[in-house]
Amino acid sequence: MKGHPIDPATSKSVLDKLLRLGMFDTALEVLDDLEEQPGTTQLDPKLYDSIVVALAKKNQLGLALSIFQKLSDGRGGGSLSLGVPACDDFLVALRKAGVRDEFRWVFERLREWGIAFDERGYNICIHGFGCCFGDLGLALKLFGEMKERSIEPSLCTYNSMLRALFLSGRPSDALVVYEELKASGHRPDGFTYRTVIQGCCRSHRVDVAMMVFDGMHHSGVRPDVVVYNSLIDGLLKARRLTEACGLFEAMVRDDVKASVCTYNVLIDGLFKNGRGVAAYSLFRDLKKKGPFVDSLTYSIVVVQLCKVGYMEDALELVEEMERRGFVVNLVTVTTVLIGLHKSGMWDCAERLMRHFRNNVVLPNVVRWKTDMEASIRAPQDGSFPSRGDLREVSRLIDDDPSSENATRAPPDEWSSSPHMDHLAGEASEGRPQAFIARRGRRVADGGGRSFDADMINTYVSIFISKGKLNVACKLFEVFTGTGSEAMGYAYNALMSSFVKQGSFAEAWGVLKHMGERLCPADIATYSVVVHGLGKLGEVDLAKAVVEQLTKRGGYVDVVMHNTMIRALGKAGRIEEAEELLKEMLRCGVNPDVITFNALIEMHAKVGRVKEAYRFLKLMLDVGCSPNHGTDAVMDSLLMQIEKLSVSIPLDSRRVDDLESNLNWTRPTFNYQGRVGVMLV
DNA sequence: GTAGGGTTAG
Repeated sequence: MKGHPIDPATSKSVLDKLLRLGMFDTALEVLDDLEEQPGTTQLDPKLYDSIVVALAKKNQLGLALSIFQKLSDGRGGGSLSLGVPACDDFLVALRKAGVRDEFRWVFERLREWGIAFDERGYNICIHGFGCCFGDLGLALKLFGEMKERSIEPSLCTYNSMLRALFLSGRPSDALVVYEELKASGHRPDGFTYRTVIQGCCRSHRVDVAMMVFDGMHHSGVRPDVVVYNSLIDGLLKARRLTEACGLFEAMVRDDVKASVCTYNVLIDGLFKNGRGVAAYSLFRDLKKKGPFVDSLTYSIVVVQLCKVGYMEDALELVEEMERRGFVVNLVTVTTVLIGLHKSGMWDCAERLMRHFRNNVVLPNVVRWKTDMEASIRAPQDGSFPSRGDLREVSRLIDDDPSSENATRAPPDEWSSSPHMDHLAGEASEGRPQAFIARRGRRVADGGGRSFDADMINTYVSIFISKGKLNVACKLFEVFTGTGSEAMGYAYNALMSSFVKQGSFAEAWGVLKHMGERLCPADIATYSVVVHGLGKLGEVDLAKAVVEQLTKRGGYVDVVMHNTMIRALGKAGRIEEAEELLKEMLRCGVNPDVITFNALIEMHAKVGRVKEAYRFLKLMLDVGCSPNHGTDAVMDSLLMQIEKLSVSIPLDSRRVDDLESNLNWTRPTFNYQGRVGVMLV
């Protein structure tokens, strides 16, 4: 290449072609030659645009970044060549590649250089920071800046902001913005509806989601399969099986084709609503039909089998998975390993591991195991877990960064959403979020950079399940040092182990650590904190945490309600527990067998046999199957009945009153298929 | 496919 100067006039076309051919290195050599050619003081700025964009679009982000770096080093602010549209495309490519640090770095350089974004540019950044990289503060700030610069936000801007609010666990704010948006004359489109419906379902506002869904019908925007899936899943998670099945039927009537995901949602939901037989037979039929199952379907069923201790069947299914070429991922492996350990079948772990011979998992498992054992043997520095105390919980309660209760902005007739403007007005970037509405980040499939974090999660879980908490802690310490991300799950696993052991201080240490170092606490973490407080008898504090969570727009799920109800019962505060039950029903959260057991038990314990009996009757009337816990609770109830020699049944008016508020339903999902033999 | 999309398992 050297010594053969290329005419700068044709350079662009030559470079274009080289890039299109995928000859990136050659293209960059040509660029070097061009730059070194005597007489060339400055190449056409557009040349750099096309190179950076072409490289970015071909996923050569490293090369694109290096050119960008060169521009920033060599030419500096004033003579920067990159044009605004190219910047936008470059940012989009970085966002799609999911490289947060690089995205932010480029964004910051562009700002330093005084590049002024247009509406498209703002939208890209708002979406990137708000929806993909978890910086709601910056997204809000950019939104405010648009207004300052008289750039009118479009529906697209609002859609991104809505999503960002939902993802940051601020559904109440999002819903205010949504209402204002509608009133301002914007017509919500498919993006808007999906964002709001998903956000509502995820924050367990299923009723709101259904209302929005109705609105969608009226406005003539056709719901797609994703909207249906989200709604069906939301209903099933709220234990509203009948409505979920009804919606599935409506979907079929509307000619929206069910996807594999729809079936996965249904299978999982049927299992979780006590319809194991229907779920299993649906699974078997789908398998026979062909392309209606994927590895996640298998995983869902395997997880359920493990939960009820059908380890032999779970193992067989994993083997079938392997045979059929479905990837057995770490979620499945971890669940099975933990299940085996719980059932005292730890020896079978070897059998499981044999099946990963051709899988990406095994070599990595082995490698990491060796590395980890070495790390654990090495002397440790730093201390973990740090001890916390209850004052810090109080601090958590006092520190309310959310503006859920903030006063509304005065009406502004020019604005589509005064509330949005208000939020933007008090934005501060990089502020840690209270919690996120999603679970801790889920492990990705094997391979790539994220793999180490996955392995930590797996191993921490396994060690915990083997009761080797100290090893799990060491592991945790070692790997926080390496700066791995995506460890929310490991955190929660560690937390709940501590709490189960009664080591609340340690759990609190983990939570603190988590807030400082990695991802924000999620709902599960709060759940663990509440559990811990309840166990310590700190009922009022636990109550305060739950209230705080509600205020921040967090959803108090059935588990947390149960925890609170049990804690109140244990403290003998029965009236408050019943009050909470009513509150639960008001929020559309259905009590489950755990709730009922707790209610029966607390009454039986203090000799309130009639009340205990009522709850037992209600539970059965409503179609909630008793479990071994109920059995134990009934023993103590019977003892009390004999001791007090009271006669039952009794007047059950109060119970009827409650029953009308329950969403429990008899089975209606009459799936016509062969009935499986398991999980009756 | 002009900027906005993502449901399901521990």
